[in-house]
Amino acid sequence: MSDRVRVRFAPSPTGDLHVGGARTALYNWLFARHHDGVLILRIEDTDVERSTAESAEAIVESLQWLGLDWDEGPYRQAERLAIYREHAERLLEVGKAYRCVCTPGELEERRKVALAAGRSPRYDGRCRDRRLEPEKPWALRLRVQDAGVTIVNDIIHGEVRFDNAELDDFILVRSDGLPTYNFAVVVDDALMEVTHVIRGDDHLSNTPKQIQVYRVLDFPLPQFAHVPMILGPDRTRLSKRHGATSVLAYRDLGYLPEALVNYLVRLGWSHGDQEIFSRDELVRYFELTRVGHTPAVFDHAKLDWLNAHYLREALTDTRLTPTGVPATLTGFPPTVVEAGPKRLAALLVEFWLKAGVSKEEIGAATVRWSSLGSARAFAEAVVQTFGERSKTLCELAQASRFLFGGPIEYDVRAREKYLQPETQRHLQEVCRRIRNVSSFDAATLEKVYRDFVAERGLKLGDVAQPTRVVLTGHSVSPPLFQVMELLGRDISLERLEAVLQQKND
RNA sequence: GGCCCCAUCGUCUAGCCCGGCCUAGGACGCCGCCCUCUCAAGGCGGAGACACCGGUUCAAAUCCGGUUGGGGCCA
Repeated sequence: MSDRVRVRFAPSPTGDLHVGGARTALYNWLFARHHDGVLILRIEDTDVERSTAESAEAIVESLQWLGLDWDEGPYRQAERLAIYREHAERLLEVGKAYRCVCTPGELEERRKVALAAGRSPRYDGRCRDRRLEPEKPWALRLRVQDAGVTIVNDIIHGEVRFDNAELDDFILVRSDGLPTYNFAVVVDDALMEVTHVIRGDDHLSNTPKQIQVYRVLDFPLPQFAHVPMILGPDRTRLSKRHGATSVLAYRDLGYLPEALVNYLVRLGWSHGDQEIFSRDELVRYFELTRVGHTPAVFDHAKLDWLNAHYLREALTDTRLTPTGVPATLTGFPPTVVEAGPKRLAALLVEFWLKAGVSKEEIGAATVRWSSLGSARAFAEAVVQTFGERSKTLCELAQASRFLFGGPIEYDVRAREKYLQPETQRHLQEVCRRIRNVSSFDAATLEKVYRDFVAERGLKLGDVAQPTRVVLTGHSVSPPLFQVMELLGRDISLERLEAVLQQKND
């Protein structure tokens, strides 16, 4: 057996992959790649009640979107039941485990009684030495070593000691024949020759039990690394109550995978003062000993900052030609087949559609902008002027909605503030001048405006702001002349004239 | 209830293992100024933390004990 690093990510398919699980997957992936090891994906679906195929698919989709590829699997525990049975029988034969015929109801009852009497609610071991034959439904229990201590040597937490007296004879196989988590996980990790078990520290308390299973099965112990949990703002375990938690939800909100990855990796891990990491750097720098022991609160504001950063970076990304470059060469997740503004443009079209902009509207806006343009090219132009001021693609799609025809919503306060009678005459004149400019592009328009304000001794803002409000509905937008170019001559004039018309009435 | 984990600015963290270089550093967010057609971005500046108590030591954010608080597992 080689000493190559082998790690696994073993999610339960009981819901979408949430950010905590994603971070665990990421740490496993980084550890594997850093050590040139193997990452195994294993779906822990023995809980038939709660596991669904859709969840398993969503997990795979999430990992792919994040760009976390695996080398083996996905294995499914539901397909490995014969293997667990085989090892269970082995333990039964040698007397390391025994049949227990206590029913869940009885156990629950005794647990309550024990609790009421102030005793700890452990299994009392009444079937331990009965050598029962399998005539009644039975569960398989481990005959635990109850003297001494079990030491978990954790890479992140150091030595953690558990008194074996605290352990009871826990169940390995339920009466329905399904293995429990603590049994299946050990059999799988051992058989798959996992060298490092990297998982959430909610599993730390289960580890001494699992170590007993390793011992009794005569399997070598892996190394353990229990990473602290991710909490919500109220410092309880992050859950749906705290808003979006699933990876796919962040994708649909317009976050880039590299932003989420960068955010997640820094939640608990650090490399000096560095905040922004490329994928290569992550693989190069990552080490488990640099993972902290403190649970971390998920902070949307910082994720937003990172996303805005990566959005801006994508705008100026000239590392590659846009299409057909193998993702492995780009440092992007494999799902990213285009780089730079073209990539964002393709995404933006999807977000427009989702925001309720029709294909026809996009087509019409494209034609107004340039008779030769394609929707993609138009979207790319929009990305260029809106991208650097958006936190997410969703926000970008929303902020650029006024580019499409039809009535726009006017911010009442902006209108009041900037559309006063004296500005009206300015707008009228500006309107006249831009109607016949030879080319309706940003540079030409800016010159028209600057000449005009120079003549009248005005400041550019005196006329730019009113124009902005008329064209966009708000006092805030990307640079006005770029906006006008995107809007095109017809719509620009249409909106200006409509407002001037109203004021005259 | 028992056991386990954790504890530095609001948040993520550096520093802690190997005490002095810490007047506790960086980042997000927040506030102010500059730049500027608005907004962003960028630049500059600001407010902001070693949970508490005790011990060890010439010296403790750093080592030890306890308390409190939070999280997790048993369920």
